[in-house]
Amino acid sequence: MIKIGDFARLAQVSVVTLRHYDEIGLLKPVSIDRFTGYRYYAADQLPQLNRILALKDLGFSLAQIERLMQGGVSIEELRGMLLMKHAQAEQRLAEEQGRLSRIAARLKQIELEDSMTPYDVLLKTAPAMYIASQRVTIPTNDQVPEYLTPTIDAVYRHVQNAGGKDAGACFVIWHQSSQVLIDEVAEAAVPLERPIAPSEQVGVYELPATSVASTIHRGDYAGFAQAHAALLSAIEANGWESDGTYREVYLVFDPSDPANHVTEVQYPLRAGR
Amino acid sequence: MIKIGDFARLAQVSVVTLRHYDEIGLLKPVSIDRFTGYRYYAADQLPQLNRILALKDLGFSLAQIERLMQGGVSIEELRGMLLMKHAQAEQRLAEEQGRLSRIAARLKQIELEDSMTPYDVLLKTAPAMYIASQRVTIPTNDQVPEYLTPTIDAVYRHVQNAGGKDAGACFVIWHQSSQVLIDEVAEAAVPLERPIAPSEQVGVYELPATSVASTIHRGDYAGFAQAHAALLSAIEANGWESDGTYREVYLVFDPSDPANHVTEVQYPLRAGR
DNA sequence: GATACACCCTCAGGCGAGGTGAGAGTCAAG
DNA sequence: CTTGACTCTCACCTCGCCTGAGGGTGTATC
Repeated sequence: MIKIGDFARLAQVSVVTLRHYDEIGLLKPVSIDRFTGYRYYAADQLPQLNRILALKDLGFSLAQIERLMQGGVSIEELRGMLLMKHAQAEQRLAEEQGRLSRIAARLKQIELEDSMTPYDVLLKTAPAMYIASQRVTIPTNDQVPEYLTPTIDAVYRHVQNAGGKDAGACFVIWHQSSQVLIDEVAEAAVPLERPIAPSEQVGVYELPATSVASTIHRGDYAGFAQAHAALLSAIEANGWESDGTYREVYLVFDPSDPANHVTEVQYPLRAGR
Repeated sequence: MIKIGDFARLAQVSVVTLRHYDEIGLLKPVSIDRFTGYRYYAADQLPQLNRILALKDLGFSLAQIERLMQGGVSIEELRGMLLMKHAQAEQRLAEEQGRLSRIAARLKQIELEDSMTPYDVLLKTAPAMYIASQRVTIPTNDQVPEYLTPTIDAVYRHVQNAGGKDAGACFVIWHQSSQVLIDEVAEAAVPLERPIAPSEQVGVYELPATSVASTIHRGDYAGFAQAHAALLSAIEANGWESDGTYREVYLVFDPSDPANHVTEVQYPLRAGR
C-alpha cells in the first residue's frame, strides 16, 4: 500500500494529478481509508499510470485514455485512432514550422527597419462563393480608375437587373503580378448570395475556396506598394507560393474621402498551403 | 459604423470572439448604443484586429498583445519577446516531431504484433541525486542474485553506519549493454537525502540529472528481455541514443513473492534529448 | 504527553480563449 | 404588422490540471 505522495514521486507526477485521475475515474486507488479518506495505491498500478502517461504523450485526451484502458476498444479502432493522431500531429507540426518561420521573418524585419511594419500579413481562407464578374484590360496604370469604376458599376447593374443580391464587398482579381503596369487584365467581381443568369459581358461562376496571404491597407491607392512588398516578403519568408494573381477587396469605399478607404489585398496561394 | 456580425465576417472571426475582446479591453468598438447596447465598429479597426490576429498566430497571449498594441513596449523588448517565442516554437516543434515518431512507432508495432505491448516507454528525467554506491563484477548472468544482494546490503549498512538516510528506491547501474552477460559490472546504488562520508568500498557522489527512456516491469526477472526489447525499439524509433549503460530501479521488492516485484528499467540517453 | 512537521483530506475558485444556450430586445424588409 | 435575421446580457461549460483555505493524520522528537 503506497500513500499518494510516494506514488506521485515514483511516477513523477503531482499529487494533484493523481487526485484528479481518481475524481474522473481514470485511476482509482485500490483502497481508500473509510475514516481518514487517505488514498492508498498498489505497486501494480504503476504500470497503469505509466500507460496513461504514455498515451497522454501521444496526444490522447483523458477521456479517450479511459476508454482505451477499459479495453472497450478493438485493435482496428485503436489503429484508426492512432492514424488520426498521426495526422493531427503532422498538422500541428506543419503549423509549428510555419509559426517558426513567421517569427523569424518578424525578427529579420525588425533588424532591417527597427520598427513594426504597419502591415500584418495573415494566412486565411477565402471561402468559395458565386461571383458575377467582368474583365477589362487597362492600358496603363494611371488609367485604372477610369477603366475600373465603370466596369464595377456595370457588374452591379447586371446583378440588380438579374434580381441577384450581393453578398459582401466587391473586389478585383488582377490576373498578373503587381509588377506589371501596362495592359493589366482586371476582373471586377461581386460576390452573390445565389448564382444568377450571366449576360454577354458579365460572367457568373463559382470561385473556389483558396488559401490567401492577406493584409489590410488604409487610405488611398498611393501607398499600395508597401502592402504588396509586405505580402511578397511574407510569402517568401514562409515558403508559400503565389499563384501569380492577386485580389483587392474593397471593404470600405468612401468616394468623398479616399483616406477612409479600407482595402484588403490578397495573394492566392498554390495548394498545399 | 459596422455591426458586430458584419465586422466578424470581414475579419473571419466569430462574434463571440469580438465580444470577448471587448470584455477584456483588447479591442473596444468605437461606439456602443446607449439604449440597445449594440456594438459598432469602425472600418479602421480592421487593421487593428488584423494585427491582433497576426500576433496571436505568432503565439502571443491576448494579455501580451494588449501591451504590444498599447505601445508600451520598446523595440528592444519586442525583439526579446520574439526571440523567446522563437525558442518556444522551436521546442514545441521538437516535441511535435517526437510525438509524431512515437505515434508512428506505435502503429508499426501494432502491425507487427496485432496488440498493445504491455510495455509503455516514457521519456522522463532522472533527477540529480546523491548516491552511495559500490561496484561489483559478476562473472556469469545466473550469478547475479548471489553477487548483487550482498552488495546492496553492504551499501545500506554503510548508509546506516554513516548516519545517512535513503531517499527513495535503491537501484543498480549496469555499466554495459544488456546483451553482455559475462563479467558484468554492476553498481549498486542507494539515493541519499544528504551526502555522507564514503568508505573504502562504498563511494558517495552526485549522480547528475539525465534524460532516460523508462518502462516498468512487473514480476520476476525472467521476463526482463521483453522490457529491454521494448526500450531498445522505442529508442531506435525516436532517434534517441543510449549512453551504453542502463539502470534497474527496484520500486517494490517483495522477497516473499517475486511476482510482486515492480522494477523500472531506465536507459539514460545522450544529451540533446 | 506535548509539540513539531510532514502528510493527507475536501471544497471552492482560477487559468486561457473562447463556445453554448436561454431569454429577451432590435432592425429592416415585405 | 409580422417575419426572420441580428443583437444583447447572463450564466455555465471546456480541459487538465494548480492554488489556497481550513482542518485532520501519522510519526518522530523533546
